[in-house]
Amino acid sequence: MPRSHFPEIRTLELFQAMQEDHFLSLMRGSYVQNFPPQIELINEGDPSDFLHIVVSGSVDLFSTWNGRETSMATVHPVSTFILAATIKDAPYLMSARTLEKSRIVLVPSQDVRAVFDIDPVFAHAIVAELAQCYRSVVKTTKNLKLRTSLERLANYLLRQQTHAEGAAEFDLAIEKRRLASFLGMTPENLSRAFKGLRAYGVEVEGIKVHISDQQDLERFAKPSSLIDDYST
Amino acid sequence: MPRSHFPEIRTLELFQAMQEDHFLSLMRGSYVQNFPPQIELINEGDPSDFLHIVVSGSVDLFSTWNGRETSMATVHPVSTFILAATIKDAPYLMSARTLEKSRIVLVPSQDVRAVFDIDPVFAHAIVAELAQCYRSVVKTTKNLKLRTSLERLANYLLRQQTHAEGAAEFDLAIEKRRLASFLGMTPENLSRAFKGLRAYGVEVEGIKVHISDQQDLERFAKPSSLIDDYST
DNA sequence: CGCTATGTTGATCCATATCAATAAGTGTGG
DNA sequence: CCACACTTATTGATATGGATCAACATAGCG
Repeated sequence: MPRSHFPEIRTLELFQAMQEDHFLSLMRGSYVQNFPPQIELINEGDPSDFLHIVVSGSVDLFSTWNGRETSMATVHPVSTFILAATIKDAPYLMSARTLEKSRIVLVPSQDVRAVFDIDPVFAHAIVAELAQCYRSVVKTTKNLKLRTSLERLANYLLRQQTHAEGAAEFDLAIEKRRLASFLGMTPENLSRAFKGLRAYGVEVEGIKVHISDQQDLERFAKPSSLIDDYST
Repeated sequence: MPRSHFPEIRTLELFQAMQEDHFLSLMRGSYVQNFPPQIELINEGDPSDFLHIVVSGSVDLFSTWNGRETSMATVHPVSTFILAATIKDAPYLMSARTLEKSRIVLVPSQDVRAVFDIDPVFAHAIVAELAQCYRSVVKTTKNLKLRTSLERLANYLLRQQTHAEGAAEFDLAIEKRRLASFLGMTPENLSRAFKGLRAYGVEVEGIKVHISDQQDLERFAKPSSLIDDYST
């Protein structure tokens, strides 16, 4: 793998503090690959041969059952995904596909496990990452079980707004079709939900979202750090 | 804490392989407490001062938002809970209450973190446990998003049956009220769902469940190792 | 520029929640 | 040990959130 990618990968919390020679030995067995959009990188159920790192582009994690499909998360650069399967040496629970032209680093799972066994600092980082991932999914579950789809959308928009440094107008980061799936609803229902939020000052035009009265939307959405905070 | 509890706690995968002196130093700061039923042990949002271990009885993990409440999981002996919050030193995401008279071991979170920092074997076990927890919640999310409530109930029953070594008749492990909440439905809807499963040979009488034709139920439920397996 | 995928809107259907009433347990104190 | 109170479970009637089906509009894209 070209050394040019090392610095940005090194900035990931997962790899930041570990010993240089261990990092290099991880990189030695890895390789970068460029994928066009809509390529399936992973099929759920497959053995977890590689830890994946998105260096550019974006990746959709999704799951299927009995002919149905749902979007579980979107991975943006620079982040890893399917760490848990790699560590447990267990089958992937989610499938992954590129959403756009993407560059992915593949680190052999056995190398990750090997370094994990000998580098306490790396092990420490893995624990932090896994705990983080765990808490994220718990929040997702709470979101699904405790809120209606309208409430989920409202809170999603507030989160996106925070992401956009609180701007009154911002662009949706993902296409509506997948946003609907991510929020656990149909595209038709999402369309109607957007309209339903007009009562709270939300205007949507294509991918442009305008929130005229954040306070008002918050009164409805009732965001909670125990559901909507992705950092803690 | 009385040494009499050490052996059973030691049998937990989390503590099994760690150094004896580290284990003892964890136990030194810990204490056991007996709680009556329906006592709130943890309130979500509180700082995570202790890692909890259920030694006897059982504990319900639940969450609330905007006046609504949902059961997230039931913890049976001997298991730990809220490990992720302990490790991250972050607020609890779930509340916990005893379901019956229960004996709980409380291990100060800072001790857990301290030993975790110096004992690579313990760190290893924590990673395994967290990865496991993460995968469990991912499965829960898939279950919620990809299945109807009737399908979730059918698969839940098949899982319970497996737990009962495949017996055609077994008892429900938790009360229906909380089962409904756990499965993401109302008690009324659960009652009707049980009836709906009669078409697939399921008979329920009080807490007794009888599955006359497992094959038939499986044809409907379509269990998947990527959703219903709690071991991998 | 036209094709194809995505998004919107309306009509309808279905799953699930809610409300209300009753029945069946369960536990407590006399 | 029973009677009472209280919680849990069931059943029916109804409301509603959300899905589905269908038609059309729109926007990317080759």
